[in-house]
Amino acid sequence: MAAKAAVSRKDAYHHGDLRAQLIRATQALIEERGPEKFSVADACRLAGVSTAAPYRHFDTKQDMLEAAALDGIRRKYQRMCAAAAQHPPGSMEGLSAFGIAYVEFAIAEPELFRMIFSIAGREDCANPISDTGEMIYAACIDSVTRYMGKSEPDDESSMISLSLWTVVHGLSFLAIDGKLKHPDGSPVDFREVIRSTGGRILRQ
Amino acid sequence: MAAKAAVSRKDAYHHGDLRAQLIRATQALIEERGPEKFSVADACRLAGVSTAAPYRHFDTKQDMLEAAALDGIRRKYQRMCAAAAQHPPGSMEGLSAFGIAYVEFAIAEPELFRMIFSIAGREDCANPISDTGEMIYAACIDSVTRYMGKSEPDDESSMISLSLWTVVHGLSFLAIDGKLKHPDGSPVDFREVIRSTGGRILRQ
DNA sequence: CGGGCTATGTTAGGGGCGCTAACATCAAAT
DNA sequence: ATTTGATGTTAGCGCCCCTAACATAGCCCG
Repeated sequence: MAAKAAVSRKDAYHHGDLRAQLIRATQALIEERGPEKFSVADACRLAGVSTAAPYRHFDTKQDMLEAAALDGIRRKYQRMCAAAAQHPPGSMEGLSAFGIAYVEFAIAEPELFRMIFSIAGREDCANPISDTGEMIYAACIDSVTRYMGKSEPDDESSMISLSLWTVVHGLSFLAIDGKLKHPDGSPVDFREVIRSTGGRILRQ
Repeated sequence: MAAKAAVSRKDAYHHGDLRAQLIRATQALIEERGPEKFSVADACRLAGVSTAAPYRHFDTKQDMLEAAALDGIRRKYQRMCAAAAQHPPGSMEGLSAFGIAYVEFAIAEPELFRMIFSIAGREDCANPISDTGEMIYAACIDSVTRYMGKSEPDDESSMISLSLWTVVHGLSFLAIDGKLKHPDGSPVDFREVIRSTGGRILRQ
């Protein structure tokens, strides 16, 4: 019993932290079969609960998917920050690491990555997913501004941030769609593309 | 009766060209409510047929969605070629028009655009959607090669094509996700971004 | 220590949807 | 004219989303 108690917030109740467990189940099933094939009932079977249990934690199936997407983009943000933090702030290496972590997340969890943007793009008004996206973009602008030796973001640094963001975002989709190949079929190293294209954009 | 006969292949049977009509209904519904909310039954109601009718033309709901996506990417390809054809082959203007038509399609039919790449990326083996995608990419490589005054594509022209494709693809997603904004909130003109970024990449 | 209170789980069931089987109808071929 | 095959219909099975009604476990307060 001591082993179970070690898990911070688990076993708090009947079952444990079912909400978090259902989010993990949702992410696993989406990655395995795609979001179209996802069913709440499948997630319940994976978590070992009845098919009505999720409705104590989520209003609808769509709500469950959005919670999974929110958890995903937050994990992505954390990983990007952790990667950038291993380099000096405002350095070229830090910016590259930031972008590389972006594409790496897309490659690691492609279906979740796609769903994050489907939801964020479709939602009419502000939502937590878009908010986290804004935080990522703000961190990018901040790094670019520092790199350029400025104290405050201006039009130039934000346009450069947009260009970098475009490249990284486009690379992510090309990577998960299997289109990152040389004409002979050999794979393109996206890290190299980010470093070289990023460098060209920054010192334009 | 003469008026109905004017429609080329319609009214050929009981109902008309139900397959094409269902594809249009599918696209309309996807754009309206998102692919998650799409149901075959809704498409049937929109087309005015029973809920069993689609299964004479499509094996499954997924098959119907894929047919809608295939129709979409083919229309996209046609529009891109038509736009590029208004300029000299291998010209900067032609290449810009090609890319601009790409983003314009994404903006006009964002849900379909997203679905095209979800399907193309998820499918294990070759499929007609990926094939059409390859045709678009091949046309890009061809234009770049001509622009550079070469007779055959080589590593340089295909790497530049990949960069251009990355930018256009990334811009499309940023546009439909509502992220193409200046820091003050005013919209960014994606045509200008394509022309300037494209120019910088081409004459690097 | 004991009795509500609330949070979280269960079972049962309504309504909708994907898909199939069996039958109907129309156009074309013989 | 009859047959044939393509394309439509109705009826129905099974699964799924979600809700209602009930059960149980920890928490607060005497």
